[in-house]
Amino acid sequence: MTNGELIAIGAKWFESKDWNVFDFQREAWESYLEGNHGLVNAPTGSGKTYSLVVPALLDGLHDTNNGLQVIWITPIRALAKEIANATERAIDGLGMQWKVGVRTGDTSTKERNAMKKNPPEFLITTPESLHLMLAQKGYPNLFKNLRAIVCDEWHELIGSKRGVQMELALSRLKSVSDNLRIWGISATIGNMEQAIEALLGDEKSFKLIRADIEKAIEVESVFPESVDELPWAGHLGVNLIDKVIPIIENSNSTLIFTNTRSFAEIWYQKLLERAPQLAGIMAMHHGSISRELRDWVEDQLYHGQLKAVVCTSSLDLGVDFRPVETIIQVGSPKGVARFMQRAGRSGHAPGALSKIYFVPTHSLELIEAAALRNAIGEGLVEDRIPYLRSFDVLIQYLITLAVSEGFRSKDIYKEVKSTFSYNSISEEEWHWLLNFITTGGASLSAYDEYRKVELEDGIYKVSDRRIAMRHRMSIGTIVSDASLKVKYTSGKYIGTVEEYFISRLNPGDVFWFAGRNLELVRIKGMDVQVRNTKKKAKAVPSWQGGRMPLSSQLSVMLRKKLHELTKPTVEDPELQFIKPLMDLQKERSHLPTKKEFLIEYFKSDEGYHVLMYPFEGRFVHEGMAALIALRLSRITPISLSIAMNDYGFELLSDQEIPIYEAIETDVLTTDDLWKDIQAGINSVEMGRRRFRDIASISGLVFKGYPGNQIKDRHIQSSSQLFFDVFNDYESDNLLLLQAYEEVMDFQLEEARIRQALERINNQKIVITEPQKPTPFAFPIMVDRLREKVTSEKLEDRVKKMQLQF
DNA sequence: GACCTGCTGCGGTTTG
Repeated sequence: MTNGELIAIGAKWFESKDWNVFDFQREAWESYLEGNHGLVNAPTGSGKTYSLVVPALLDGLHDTNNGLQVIWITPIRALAKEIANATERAIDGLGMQWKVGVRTGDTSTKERNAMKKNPPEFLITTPESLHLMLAQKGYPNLFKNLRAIVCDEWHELIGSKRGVQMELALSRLKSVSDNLRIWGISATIGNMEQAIEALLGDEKSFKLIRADIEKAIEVESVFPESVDELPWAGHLGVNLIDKVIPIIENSNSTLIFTNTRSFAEIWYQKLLERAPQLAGIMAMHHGSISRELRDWVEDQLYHGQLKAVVCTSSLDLGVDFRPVETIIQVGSPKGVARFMQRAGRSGHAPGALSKIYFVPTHSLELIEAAALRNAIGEGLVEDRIPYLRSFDVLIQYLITLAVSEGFRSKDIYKEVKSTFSYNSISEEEWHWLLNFITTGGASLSAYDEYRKVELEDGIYKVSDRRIAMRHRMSIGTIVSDASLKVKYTSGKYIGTVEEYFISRLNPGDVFWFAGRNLELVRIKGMDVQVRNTKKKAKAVPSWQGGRMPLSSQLSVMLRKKLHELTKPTVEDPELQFIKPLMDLQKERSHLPTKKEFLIEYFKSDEGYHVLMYPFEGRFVHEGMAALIALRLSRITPISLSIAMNDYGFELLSDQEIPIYEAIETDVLTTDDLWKDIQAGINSVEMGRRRFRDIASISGLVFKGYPGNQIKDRHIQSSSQLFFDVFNDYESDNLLLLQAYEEVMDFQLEEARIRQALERINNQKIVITEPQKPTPFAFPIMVDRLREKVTSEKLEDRVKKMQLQF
């Protein structure tokens, strides 16, 4: 049968299912059937899944009983079943005999065993489950006839350690099966080429297939009657609730995205108060609500039973199967891709218009809305930077291989070195790793517990069953925080809260969670027992979570919009709306053009304030503020407290700050940047915090058995112990060095600090002395979080640094 | 005069 005929069959199937066959789909089939590796880049909702399901099936049309043929990787467990159903329909349509299997965490032992004996031809699984399969004896036999592996939603994995884990699994599978094709499916990211490199490692020949489908997105901001009604600071945004209700009313289904779980709770509550008619047809969805409740919400949404769902990014994904009519984003999404992803949940058909309403929570956020629209128009999307040299993930992987078949150093070294992530690994580092897994390394060699792997006849393997079992139980790179389970006294599980929240409450107190008033009955072990009550809640839980700074792409656009605001006329309705406020900024201080950098210096009851506005996101500002504080302290001993937000930062002191002198002496120079940042921040503490995940992923600390988790405080303290031991006695420990590197790369974004300083050094510095706090300054002063740095300590650090260099 | 920030994802039930 010729290629053309095969494609005709696929096309026929597509047509019968009312699918248009796009050029990119046809291109993907052809390229796949020619035997290439590749990556399909297409927007969600364009049928990108089918662009690879179909050729994978066509390829095996006349192949019977060769065992496992295709592995389909999905990052989301819940999507596996959806894909399985779609694939089964396709198999029926083609009249094939293939079996489809799903192997995730909720596959029963019985099903797993059945699959092991009699594997399906088409297996859908997650990166973690794939590694669990690599941890099983006999895996080479299972995978030996594998023809293709497809990584769906590759853009979701690439910027995380899960992506690294995927790279490692691929490096193994490439050797185990002779004719493996590797394909990825990805939404658009800024660094598409790098995404392919990370997927394929040293494989140099591949196809990148881009869908030529334009996604039209319309951004409409929700305005109050006048600019005065918008607060200068704050993040909740409920004062616009009366403008939001009609939008919900006028649509059949609406998703309301908030940036935090507690805001989702608050918005849900306030919406019910203001629009009681929504009771019963509105729901809430976020990551601390039990899976069962969330499944119910998703199901109701799917069947058109819900008019509105208030949610966090927990509803970002799973897009292909749950379309809705209207999207509302409350507060800045902080990144272009995230905003587009959410917008794409409406108008969910190729070519259809996606519309997203933006609800500002404070006035300056309107500039971000204009920036987002502009970025979308210009096709500006964030990069997802692959993790490099994550030794914690590699250690886990080596033990995985040692648990199942065992491995030979030479073979696996070669494979690992062929990946994008570990391309630069040296033989010396490799031997350090082997030594670490066999002896525990220099610091831990006295403890049997860390001699996990043995070397026997040139093969590294784990023989202790207990070590093997513990290892299998901790495969994966997602380290979750310990939390308490909220349950009704009947035992029904509702979701999780954090210990510090519940510790503030007493039995009888009422809190609002999962959209209900719950009375605290008692705390029993790790369970919080509650009952429903009509009493009004006095507290809403908040959860500690990742902080998402303004992305660099959005920063660029934001600065562009600020520059536009210095011109007499502006186009975006948001900018027009906010113009009076910007006039006030100009009146009290200055409105910088793109050639200027604004510094404000003034005295208040609190002391002397210096404010700078790089508009680069809070992480960059954190590092910059620490850097400048250190350099100021070299001019004069001074106590400074630091505050920042995504727009700028503040240095506050009870004595005068020599800012003019500092500028003259180049306080913003990039010379000695790395040294000064290191000296200015508490890098040991930051590294120690970062080490918690590394200790867990590398298997240094055991998180406990399911349902019997070790307390978070215990994990925290033992990982700190490891960190301190390594820091004091084993400074060349690769896991320790990794912690410091992660701080610089991800916490402080050193590269961005450097770029920002270079930009500022080409700008004209404008220092104003406003009489009153300005619209720019106010939100930073409100958000102030003081990190007292005493001059003595700084002096010590400077001394220490001088000794070091 | 203006103020309730902090997401998501997976996996695993032994031994005494």
